[in-house]
Amino acid sequence: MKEQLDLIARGAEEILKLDELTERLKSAKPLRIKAGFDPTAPDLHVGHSVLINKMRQFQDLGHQVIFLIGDFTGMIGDPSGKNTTRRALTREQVRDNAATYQQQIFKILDPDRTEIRFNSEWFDQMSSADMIRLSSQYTVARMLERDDFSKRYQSNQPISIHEFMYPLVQGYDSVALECDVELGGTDQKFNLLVGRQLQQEAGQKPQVVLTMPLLEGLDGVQKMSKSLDNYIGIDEPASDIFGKVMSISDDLMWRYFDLLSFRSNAELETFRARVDSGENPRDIKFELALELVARFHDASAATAARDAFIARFQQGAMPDDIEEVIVSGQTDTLPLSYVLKQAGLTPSSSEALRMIKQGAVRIDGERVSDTSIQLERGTSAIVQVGKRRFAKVTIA
RNA sequence: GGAGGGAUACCCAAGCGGCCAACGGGGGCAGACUGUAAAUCUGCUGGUUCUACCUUCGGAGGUUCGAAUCCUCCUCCCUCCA
Repeated sequence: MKEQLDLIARGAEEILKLDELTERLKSAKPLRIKAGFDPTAPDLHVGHSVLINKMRQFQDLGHQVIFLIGDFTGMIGDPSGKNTTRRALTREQVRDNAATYQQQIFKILDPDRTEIRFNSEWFDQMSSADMIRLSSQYTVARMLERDDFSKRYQSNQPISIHEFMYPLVQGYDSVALECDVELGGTDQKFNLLVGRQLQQEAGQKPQVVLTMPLLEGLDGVQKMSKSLDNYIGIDEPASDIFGKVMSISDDLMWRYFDLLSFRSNAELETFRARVDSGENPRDIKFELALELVARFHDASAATAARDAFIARFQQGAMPDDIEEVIVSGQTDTLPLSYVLKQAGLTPSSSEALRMIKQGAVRIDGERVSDTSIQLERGTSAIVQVGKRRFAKVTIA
């Protein structure tokens, strides 16, 4: 029991209420664990996986998880989005996204203990009268308890009525599914709590709410997101996942261990002790990178990625999966800047010229800093821009 | 319905007739240092057939030798009043 709780609590921001959870775990009946997902973002990154990992831990303890796709709300869209307007999705898009989800989440979850559900299942059946009845179960005053609502209200920022509906809709999902526990990011806390209230109104036992922190991205500061380009995608090639993990700071590494690794707390303590006693943190970071690559690919891909990494960055070898590009032009010799652009190594030839001036360009390992260099037809060489961009270029 | 304010490069933000491809900051990229670390320092950050030329300052016109800067109309955002 103590062990179960420790595992569940690992990395969690908050558990409301802990004693309710303990009580339910005692019953030895498999619990129904729900987490909701937006139908718009089918390309998962490891930030999303924080929640999914937690689901997996519940599964390992014998519980049933429900992967809920909020397609009903997704199809309405949310015009009030402050930054980017959310587009209403078609049924086909939602279905496609769901398929992508399945393919990705089962790298972590056990399919036998997972239900994938859509909230349109119950909301499509609901009449307008039902919807109004649902809205009668919560008050404006309580809605304004939500931090962002109250801030906007106090500073005279607009709040659309429909924004009040989202927490209700999400909360009702828990009623429809009779959830025992709902997982969500810390930003979801209010919505999760609404679920408790609605379940009570419906005569159900209110769900336990477990919030997980949002994972910081590779920069270590902002939350991981695609739009900030600081993410590790679940579908990325093994070498990319490995490389990105290795590029994070030492501080961030411990955060990632807590939230992304399935290693036990005891093992993590050993790692910390090893670094404290002088071991290079890089080598501990290898362990994290290996585990993640193995999860999203497999164990042999992981060791291969590590070996390639060591060869390339510790021993300075060229990567062996260099793309081959053929560049052709009208004349017998082509300016290097033009070749870099054509080979896709730089976005423009102006950028190429800047790279050459800054000493970022190498041909067959030789640094080139003369912007006027021309390459002759028939030349074939490994061209490198910066530390990571390579291509085998042939001039035709 | 009335009054006023604003729209500048990836983001924030100066500029208010020529010295503006546009100050500054953030972000990004590159170099040095390294553990592909982080932090730090330095440089770069519209495009091209690159000592020159071309396209950019919400959109369309106009004034002028010359406009991001002045005028007209349009679109969108915000604030105040009703």
